[in-house]
Amino acid sequence: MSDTTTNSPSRSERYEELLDAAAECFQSRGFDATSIDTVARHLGATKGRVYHYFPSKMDLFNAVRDRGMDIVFQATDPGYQADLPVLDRLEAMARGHVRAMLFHHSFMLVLKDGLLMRRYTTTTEFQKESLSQHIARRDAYEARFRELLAKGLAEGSLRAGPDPAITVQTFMSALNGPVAWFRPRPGDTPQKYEAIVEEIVRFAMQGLRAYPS
Amino acid sequence: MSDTTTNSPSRSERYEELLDAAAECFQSRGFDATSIDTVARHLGATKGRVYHYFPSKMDLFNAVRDRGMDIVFQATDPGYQADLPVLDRLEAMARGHVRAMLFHHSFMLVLKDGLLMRRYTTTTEFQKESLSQHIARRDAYEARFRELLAKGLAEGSLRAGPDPAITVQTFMSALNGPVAWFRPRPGDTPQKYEAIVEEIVRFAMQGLRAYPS
DNA sequence: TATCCTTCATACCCAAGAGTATGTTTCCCG
DNA sequence: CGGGAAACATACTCTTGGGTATGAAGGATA
Repeated sequence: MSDTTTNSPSRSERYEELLDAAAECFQSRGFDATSIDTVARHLGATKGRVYHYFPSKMDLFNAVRDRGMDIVFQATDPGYQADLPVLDRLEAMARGHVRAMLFHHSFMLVLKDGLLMRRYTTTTEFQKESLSQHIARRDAYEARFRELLAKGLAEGSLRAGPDPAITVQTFMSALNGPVAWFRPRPGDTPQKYEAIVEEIVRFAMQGLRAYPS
Repeated sequence: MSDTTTNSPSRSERYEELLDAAAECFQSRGFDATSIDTVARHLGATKGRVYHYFPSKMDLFNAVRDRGMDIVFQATDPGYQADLPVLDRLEAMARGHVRAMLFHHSFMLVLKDGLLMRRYTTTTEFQKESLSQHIARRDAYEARFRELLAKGLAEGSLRAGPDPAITVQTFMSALNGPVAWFRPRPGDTPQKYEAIVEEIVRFAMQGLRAYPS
């Protein structure tokens, strides 16, 4: 107890601090406009601290992006694994996905940026590997939604156009909406968040459901 | 007829060439990663040409962004002005919006980038003015959708959650979907485009429609 | 034909920022 | 308590790219 703080933070805590700060900066200013000094200043530190944990700016960004992917996977996995009717599983996944969009907004914005393929100057071999792995994970994630939609189509409980891939994309676009228009505000209540979640999920599920025309 | 071309291009034609090239570059690499030299090289020219038409990179970007806004307004205006039931007007607007997303994909991507508020280093007074005007136009654009939704709610033909603003946002997110996942391909046919349009519009309208639960 | 003016190309300047090299402090371990 | 490694801070290098200053070529006009 040499410091004013209770105890010195562990390495992994420091790592998390850095990830959070980086997510915040990348989210608000974008990749290029965010300098390493910006991230460091966000922590009251300097470049040395950042480069002590990450070999390059690109690797830092990739770490944030990968963390974002972890989050959506974990948020939707219970729904996907659930032993329920297809339609309920899909709705649970949708709900988890939208919740992640709201509660981990910074990481989700970075995740979206990472998927929108600009800035593909993968210099290192490690980065190239990291990228292709990320693409694979994104495909696997979308495949879960496609799988459930296909099951629902087979059952007759769901409906899609001639090309179900487009339907899934549109479905997920609706779920991803908050990334574009939502900003967390100081006075936000959990109730407000849940109201947003429910409305988006309702909209998206209704777009998918089979109705007598 | 001194050249191989029929005649020397007019000033406005040159301007359009520049806008198109800039839209293409900004779309594929993003704002920061696109250098003025990149845009120039895209035209087989050098910086001199670009700076002859635009005072700065930011102004060039803004011009592309504003053009994008022009496009969506023109694409949806007939539907908005039409003398039809609210639901049909909204569907016509949606159809025009999605068509714009596909047929002017580059400009639409830049438009979305411009709305996602990064890079707000508006140095010039002119740029600050340009930005606030653009925000106003975006608000006016979204207001048209909100207006028709409100009319539909009053009629009972449409349905929304407790906060209709969220419903509109989700509706438009679905329409904007192609910005994220669509890439024009060499072999694309108009039929393919129309199929995408119809499916997205169907999905989005169904999410909005009032159904007996 | 002399002279602008337009329309660019070339050459240059300069700041910002990604890395790097090297201190410096603190903590741990023997 | 001494030595080393972790965890940074400081001070530098060097490239990239926005912007500018200037030149050059072609057309229009008098």
